[in-house]
Amino acid sequence: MSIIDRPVRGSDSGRPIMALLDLLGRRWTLRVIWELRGGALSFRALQAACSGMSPSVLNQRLAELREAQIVEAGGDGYALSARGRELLELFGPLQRWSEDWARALRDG
Amino acid sequence: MSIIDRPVRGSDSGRPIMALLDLLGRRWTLRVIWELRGGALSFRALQAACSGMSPSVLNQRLAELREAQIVEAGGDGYALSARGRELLELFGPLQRWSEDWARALRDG
DNA sequence: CGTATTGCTTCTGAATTAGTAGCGCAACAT
DNA sequence: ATGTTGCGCTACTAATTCAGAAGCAATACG
Repeated sequence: MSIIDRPVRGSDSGRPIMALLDLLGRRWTLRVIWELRGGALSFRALQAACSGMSPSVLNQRLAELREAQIVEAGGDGYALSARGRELLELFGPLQRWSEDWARALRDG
Repeated sequence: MSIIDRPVRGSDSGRPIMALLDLLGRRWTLRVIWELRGGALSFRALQAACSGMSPSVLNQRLAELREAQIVEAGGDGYALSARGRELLELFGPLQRWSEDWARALRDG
């Protein structure tokens, strides 16, 4: 039974986008993907990059992301899979958007 | 003091992308934005769209998203702001991606 | 008046996350 | 062989967050 088949928190289930939004809507998940943008990181490096996130939660997130085949573990630590990199690319424009957003919020 | 200035959970702060990832990485936030893709929804309609999400949490998310000027309240309920719609567009390709992803997870 | 709907608050218990300590393992040095 | 170091990860408790139900105040309608 894969991660997208089982009833997903807050989702009427079945629809992949719901499973995805549920997966990504867990604390640190987006951040972990983001921190892997530059390549593989070890468990502890990843933990440090996420400013000291709890190892228990990190481990849990990594398990979820690995099951979802977005992240994979290799000899050099954890890295985005090919699919994970695709996903990250979709988030790429977020950075530019967030800068405009921040400017607008500051200016009023 | 705006939402992007104050120290943000799990972020070394200051960088807008971190504030954004933190904001979006709260339960239901992505989902709420997603459910508003088709236009304004009333509080209770939004709650129903999110399959019965707690009104307390919905209210909290709406407050956060309104402060972030991603969502705005009008006579016809809650809707994405112009900026919010921009953000949603960035997530658009997610749907297609999620379908490929679901297929891949099912097939192996 | 009575009823209905809406936005939202309040409350309690459940689930999730935070934070710290430390285990078992491997590589390397003494 | 005996530290020492760093690694991935687990175990545990405390704090925070969320779920779920009930219901209030406001508005609208008959």
